[in-house]
Amino acid sequence: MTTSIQINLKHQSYLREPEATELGRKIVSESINLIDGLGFEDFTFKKLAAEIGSTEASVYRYFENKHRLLVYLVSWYWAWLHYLVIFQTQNIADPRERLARAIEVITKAGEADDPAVAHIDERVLHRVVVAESSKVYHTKEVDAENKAGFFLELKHFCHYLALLVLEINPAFPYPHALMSTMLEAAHQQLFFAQHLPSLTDVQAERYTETVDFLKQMVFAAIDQHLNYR
Amino acid sequence: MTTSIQINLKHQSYLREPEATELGRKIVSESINLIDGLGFEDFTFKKLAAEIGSTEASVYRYFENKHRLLVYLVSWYWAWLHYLVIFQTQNIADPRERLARAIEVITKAGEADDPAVAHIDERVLHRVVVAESSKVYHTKEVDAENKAGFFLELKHFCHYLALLVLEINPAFPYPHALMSTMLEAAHQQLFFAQHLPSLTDVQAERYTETVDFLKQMVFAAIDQHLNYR
DNA sequence: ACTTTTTTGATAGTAATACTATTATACATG
DNA sequence: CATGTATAATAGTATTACTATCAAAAAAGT
Repeated sequence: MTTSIQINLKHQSYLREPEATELGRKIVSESINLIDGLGFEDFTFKKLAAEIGSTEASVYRYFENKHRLLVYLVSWYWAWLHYLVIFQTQNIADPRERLARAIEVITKAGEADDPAVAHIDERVLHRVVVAESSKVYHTKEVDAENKAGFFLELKHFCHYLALLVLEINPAFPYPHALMSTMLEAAHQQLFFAQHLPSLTDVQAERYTETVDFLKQMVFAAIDQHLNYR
Repeated sequence: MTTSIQINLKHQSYLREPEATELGRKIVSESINLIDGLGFEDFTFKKLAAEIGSTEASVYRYFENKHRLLVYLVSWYWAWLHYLVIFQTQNIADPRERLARAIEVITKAGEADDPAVAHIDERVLHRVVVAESSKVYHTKEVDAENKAGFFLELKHFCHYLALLVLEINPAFPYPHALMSTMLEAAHQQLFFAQHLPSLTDVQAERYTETVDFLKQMVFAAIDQHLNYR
C-alpha cells in the first residue's frame, strides 16, 4: 500500500522551499545520493550542480551552504520517521507495545520499501542520516541554530517518545534522556556493526538484533522503576 | 596527589611522535585550546602555527592533516580515560561496584583536576572530545583508518568494560553494545544538557544526574538477565 | 497575446583552505 | 668538526565556499 505524504519543515534551513520547484526537488534527491557516495566532507555544491545539470549559483539560491542542506535532510528524515511511527502504531492500544513497535520502526527505517515521497529514496537517506546526522549539531553554531528551530523535528519526536515512556511508567525520571539515547544508539549500533564491529555484538544487516538490544535496554530501564513486579 | 604518566599510542595517526619534541607538544596542547575555541571546522593548521609561533609547514611534519590530529587527540583521550578508570577502580573487588565507579569516572572526566600530563589540559580536551569525537569515525575513510588501528584505544576500553559487564552477568548478550552506548551517551547527555536541553532530563553541569541515569540504564539492562532476583 | 516578475544558466571573480616544495639556518650528535 | 635532523621562511597550487552580474527562459498576471 503506497501512501503519499508531504513533509513541510517549520524552520528556515532553506532559502527557498525546495519542494516547490523541479530544481529544488532535484537538489534534494541528488544531494542524498551524492552525500551517500562521497561522504559529507567531499560533497560540494559544484559537484551537485554538475550532477543535476545546473550551476553552483543556482543551488546557492536554495540553500545558504551545504551544512544547511544537511540540516534540512536530517530534519526531513526525523519528520518522516515521526510520521511513520505514528502511522505504524496507530492501532496499538497498549503503550508498552506501541513503544516496542516504535523501536522496530526506528531501527528498520533503512529497510523501508514504501517510499512516501516520490523523489526521496528513504533507504539512502537513512544511510546518510546514520553516517552524518551528528554533524548537524556538533558545530560552533548549535545554540544559534537551535534558537532558529533547526532541531525541532528531532526534539518533537524525542518528546513524543518520552511521553510514551511516561505512559508506561509515570515515575520514570529520565524519559527524554532514555529516548534520545535510544535514538542515537539505533544509528550507532548499525554503524558500528558495519564499520567498527568490535564496538557491538549485533551483526551488520541484522536489524532484528539491534531491535532486541534496544528493547531490552529501554524496557529494563523503564521497568526498574515500576512498583509492581 | 599528582600522578605522572606517559601515554603512547600504538598507531600512526601522526607522522612524527609529538611527545618527543617541544614543538610537537606545543602542537598538541595548543590545538586542544584552538579546537575548543573555534570548533573543528574553523580550526586550521595556519591558525595553529600562528598561535604557537611556528609555520604551517612545520605542523604538517607532525600530522598529515587536521583530521589525523583529531584522531590523535581523541585516541589519547580514550587511552588516558582507560588508565584513569583502572587507576580509580584498582582497589574495588566487587565488579558491580567497579563498573559503577567506572561510569562515574567516565562521566566526570571533564572535572578531572589532577592533570596527569603536564602540557595537556584534560578538562579542555574533554570538552573537545564531547563536541568533536564522533567526527573521527564518521568519514568515508573509516574502514581504512580502522584497519590502520586508529580506533584501537576506544575499542580496547569498550572491551575492557564489556568484560566487566560479563563478570557481573555472564549471560548478558550485548556487553559491547551496552558499553559503547553508555560511552557515547555519557558525552551526548552532557552535550544535550548544555545545548539541546529538551533532549534530556539532566541539568547542565550536574554530572551526578548523568551518572545516575547511566547507572540505572546499564544496571537495569544487566540485571534483567540475571536468574536470581 | 503581451508585459512583468521570477527563476535559471552562464560566467567571472575572491578570499580562504589544504596542502606541497624548496631552501637556508639553527641545533644537536657522534 | 662534520653530518644529519628539525625548524623557519617563503612561495606556490588546486580546490572550496562562496558573491556578483547579466541575459535568457519560464511562469504569472492582466
